[in-house]
Amino acid sequence: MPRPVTIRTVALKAGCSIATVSRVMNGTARASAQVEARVRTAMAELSFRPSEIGRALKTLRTRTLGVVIPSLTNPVFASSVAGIEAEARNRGHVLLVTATDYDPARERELVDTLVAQSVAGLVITVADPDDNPTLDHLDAEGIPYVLVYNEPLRAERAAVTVDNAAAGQTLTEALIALGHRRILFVAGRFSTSDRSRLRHQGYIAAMGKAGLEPAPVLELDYMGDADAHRSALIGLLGTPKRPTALVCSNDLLALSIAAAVRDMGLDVPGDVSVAGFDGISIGRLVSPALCTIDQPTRRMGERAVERLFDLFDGSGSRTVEHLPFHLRPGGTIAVAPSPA
Amino acid sequence: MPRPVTIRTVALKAGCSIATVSRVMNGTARASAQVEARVRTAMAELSFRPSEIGRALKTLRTRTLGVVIPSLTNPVFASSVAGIEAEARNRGHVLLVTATDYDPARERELVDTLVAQSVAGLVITVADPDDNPTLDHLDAEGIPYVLVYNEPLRAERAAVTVDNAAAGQTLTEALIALGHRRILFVAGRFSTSDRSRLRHQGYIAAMGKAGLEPAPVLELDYMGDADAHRSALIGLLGTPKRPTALVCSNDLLALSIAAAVRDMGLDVPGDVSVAGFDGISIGRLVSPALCTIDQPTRRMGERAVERLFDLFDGSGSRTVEHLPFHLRPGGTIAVAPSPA
DNA sequence: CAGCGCTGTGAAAACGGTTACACAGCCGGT
DNA sequence: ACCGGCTGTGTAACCGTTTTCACAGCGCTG
Repeated sequence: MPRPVTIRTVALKAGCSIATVSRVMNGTARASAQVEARVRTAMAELSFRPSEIGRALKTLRTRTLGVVIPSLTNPVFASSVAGIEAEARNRGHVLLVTATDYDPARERELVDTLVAQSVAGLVITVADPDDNPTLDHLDAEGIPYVLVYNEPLRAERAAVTVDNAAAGQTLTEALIALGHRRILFVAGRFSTSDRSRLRHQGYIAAMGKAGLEPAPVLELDYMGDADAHRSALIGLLGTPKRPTALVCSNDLLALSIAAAVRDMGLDVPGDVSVAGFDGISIGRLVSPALCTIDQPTRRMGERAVERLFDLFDGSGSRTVEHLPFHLRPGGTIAVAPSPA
Repeated sequence: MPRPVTIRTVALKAGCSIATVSRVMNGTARASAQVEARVRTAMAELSFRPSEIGRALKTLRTRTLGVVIPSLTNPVFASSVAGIEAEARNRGHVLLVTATDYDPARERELVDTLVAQSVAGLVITVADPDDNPTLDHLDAEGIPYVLVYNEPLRAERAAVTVDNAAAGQTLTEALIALGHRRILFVAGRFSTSDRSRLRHQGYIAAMGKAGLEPAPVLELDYMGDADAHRSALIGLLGTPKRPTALVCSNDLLALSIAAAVRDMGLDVPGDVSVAGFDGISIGRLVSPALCTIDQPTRRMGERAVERLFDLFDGSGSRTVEHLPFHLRPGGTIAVAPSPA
């Protein structure tokens, strides 16, 4: 176990003081060409990398970003984290990643943990971005953060998302255009997803505009296994007046619901159309391809980091930024079956 | 921007020295009941959380684990990171997550970055766990790490994986049992995946045991889009003597290949059976369900952290640990079509 | 009652960087 | 010739915590 090489080791080898080494490293001030050369040689020969901890202690700011998301196993979040990671790396920062497992109570705990690590800022997805004590706390402490996927309506908060209500409306209208009249909205728990609520509002708007009666939302735990989804659907799809289309509030849910529908002996999309929401890339690979609302998930992560750095240097604003979405067609939807 | 509350603030409020506060916090030594009560009150009222940086500077070890994986957007890695994160959190640690984007050259750079952050240890998935200068470097520096998914054959390294060769053999034998004779192995780039190579060896073994001729492996970039996969398959599946089954070296590739096969107008599994490898949970949701080798991906991440902590306290061993896998049946494979 | 050990506590030294400040040497303007 | 300022460099303080060491007070033993 070799004694770790510190800035003192380098200074000794270069025959100068540690201050000079520090200055050469960071370009804070110029050194004479001779000294600078000696320092660089010494650093290279010792393969010296300054400890981020020592650096952070003085400045009280690390080159670290904290990330809080509901789950890594949902590709929509994993994809945004991939974007966050890439952009953070571009800017010489690293990522502390944590997951709430969809438990809003854990948000505060994780944020506190990350703050104790002196992160420079945070990229977060929370259950409720408007009424959220954890975010209030960050505001009070002056710790910069950017929300991803969340779409705060009242609170002044930096966020990168899509217009979820408009997207929900677009998707529902596409189904109405295919002749569907009985369209059911299937949602993940509203309490853990403002997206879910907003997308549902878009559904309501589209139904109203077409003079159709919105059905009561089917709200279920989307991490539940397929069995739970099947039993939840059984009553609804067993009747002759069953819905001909299901709009699901996210892609993972949509895939599970489609599987449950097929398990009941019904055809997707022949008997029932199924649409998702999020635009996870696997939706393109399944057969038939999942019809969904495509969000630039990776780009949203990258953009969040860009905006976070704007907050660092004071040039940023605490506003909601909508990136464009688009309807991704897919074989899971089709014209409504004739009412035979 | 309130002045940050440090251990000195607490000591002042409690009317004692910072040493006493530290001792009460960590339970390093007992304080009198009276002083302890005052300290605890002060900490609570100031909602004090000790800075991990200050702590780390002294001990030269953070409560941080570094994670290096090829990509977050492949669910098989995201799932293991979820397990790593959960287990690390259980043990009061946080995760620095980085991705190589399948570029082996970036392994060294990322590891150096994480080491500069004074991580306590690393959980890594590399391209080649046997011939790997980056891992050699970690060994030389005495920095503990555990490999996930990798299966080093020669080098003495701590790893958590499955027996990839045996699994590849199991999967191939299942297809042979269904009457398939012309079975093609479709692999991600061997250069970036030892799993791919080992699974292929299992395929070779199964074919040999059954007296069948292994076909030349079709090696392709599995991050390539579906178009690339389609054109790669077109020559192979256009002939009358085409393979009746495709064994893919991972699930994402299998889903893409299955989509490409369908695009060519062939039926899966009627004309061509397709099997994957990894056991990503989405494989269960698609229709027909993806036949694959199921690995305990999340558990592998958790187990890696457990073993990493064993290395910390010296009770661990640098050996390869195989977790059980099993064949997950699925509708993407069926009996071989009659040679009509 | 001297001396020992134990207990609770504080002062201060680390840890590895950054940076304010001091200072020496030199140049140029008056 | 003197002074002000600039340049290159070193000294040392500082960041927040842990931990070593010292020490005072106290109860016990012989």
